Amino acid sequence: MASQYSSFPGMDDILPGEIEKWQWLEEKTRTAFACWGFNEIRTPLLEPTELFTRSIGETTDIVHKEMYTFKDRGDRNMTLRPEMTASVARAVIQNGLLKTNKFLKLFYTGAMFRAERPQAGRKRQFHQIGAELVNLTREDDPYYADWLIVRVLINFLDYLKIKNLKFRINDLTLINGEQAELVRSKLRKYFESHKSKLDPDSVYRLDKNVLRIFDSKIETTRALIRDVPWNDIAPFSEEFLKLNKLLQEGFEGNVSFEIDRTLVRGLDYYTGVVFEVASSTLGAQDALAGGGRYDRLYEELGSTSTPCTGFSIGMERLLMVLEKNNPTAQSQMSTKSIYFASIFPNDNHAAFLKTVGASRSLTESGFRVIVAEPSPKLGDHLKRASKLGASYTVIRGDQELTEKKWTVKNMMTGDQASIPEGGLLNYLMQNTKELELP
RNA sequence: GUGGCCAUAGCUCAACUUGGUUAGAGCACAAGAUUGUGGAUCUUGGGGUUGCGGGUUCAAUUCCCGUUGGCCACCCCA
Repeated sequence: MASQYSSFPGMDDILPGEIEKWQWLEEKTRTAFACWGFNEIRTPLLEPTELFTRSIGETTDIVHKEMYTFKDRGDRNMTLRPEMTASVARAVIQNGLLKTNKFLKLFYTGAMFRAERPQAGRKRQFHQIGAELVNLTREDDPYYADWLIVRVLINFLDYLKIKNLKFRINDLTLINGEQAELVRSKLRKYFESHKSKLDPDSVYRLDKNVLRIFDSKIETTRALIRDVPWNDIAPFSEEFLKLNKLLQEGFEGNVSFEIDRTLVRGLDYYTGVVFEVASSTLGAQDALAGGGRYDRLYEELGSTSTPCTGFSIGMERLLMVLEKNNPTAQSQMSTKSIYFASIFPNDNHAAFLKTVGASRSLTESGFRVIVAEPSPKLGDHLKRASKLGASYTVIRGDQELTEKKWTVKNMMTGDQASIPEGGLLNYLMQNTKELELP
């Protein structure tokens, strides 16, 4: 507390005790995306500022008031990435990945930066899990990629056993596509004709960006939004309705489905189907994941036309939901937690190294291992082992050293066994089997 | 960027309303009762410039102002 330096607002340390949850989530992420055939990609935290102004959109809030932008000593304009999609596109173009692959399935996890006022579920340095489908198209099914990306997202959240999710979907093809200007002017005209019922913020948005009116939380404005004559302004296509039917049928009970015409995402590059997943267990910042189709981004960045879709998930928010929703999910870890107690004299370094060697082979087999510093007091070791929630304690002292054995103590029952060197892994595998959840 | 609430030990909080000797408790930490057998109990101990700066006062953790930070909401988004 009396520390001279502290981290910047909204940029938190992740400490031991908390980090295990992150590692657990990252592991699950790798497994889940591998199953769908996605490959991981990592890109730099810093990118040319213009990459984001061009892709996300000059007038969006993210670009004009939330980016960390500065010049380096070579006078280059650099920005800490506020999101990942533009970086992935840049990397794909720069490395010519589409020249050797017809399409790409990519996923990532990493830190993003936005200079917003911190709040529940909102940090300045935050972390996302995301996926992008690049150039994946099917002639017979123009919405195939949209279907797939949503399936991957819902499947992933289901894999983590997250409950009570609200899925919303919309189609921006007309709103952001070729006829964007026409649609927007129709919308403007509609709201203009009811100007007296609009709140002041929305009157301002009328000229600046009509679509942002949909964000309003004022009831009179919301009533107007509900009555927008969508069939005249931007009717849905047959294919989009078919996609919805297909998606809805695949959802299980814990995800609700809703078509939401007011779902207008804040990044300019979206051109088609967009979607969002919200959780009621979060606070005001309830969006857990969001994404959609962006078919013009690659052209915007100087490459050839490349249809894409993707999503990103807020890791902090995901962990918050997991905590409330599924507190037992991460507890599997402790059932395979092994404490190593070395009770030979402090100066027996060779014996200690042997302990570390044994702990490595256990770690490689998926055990969570705690190696304590050597101390002759077994009582202290056992006290710590039980405090740290170890299911087994492996004891090694002068007796074991001369007999070339490990003493293994079951912390639940108190039973002890003497295991020959080399038989430790097998013994623990056998005995922790039943503890594992299916 | 705007607004509301808050700031005391590593953590959770007392004491502040009505200013008054060395700012307390629980948890956690350390040592011992117990030199190779844990979770309990008991004893003891370490730990604080009361976020920071200024003002009022004989006297400020307490009252006032500023500042920094935190939480929550707006805004926006994951």
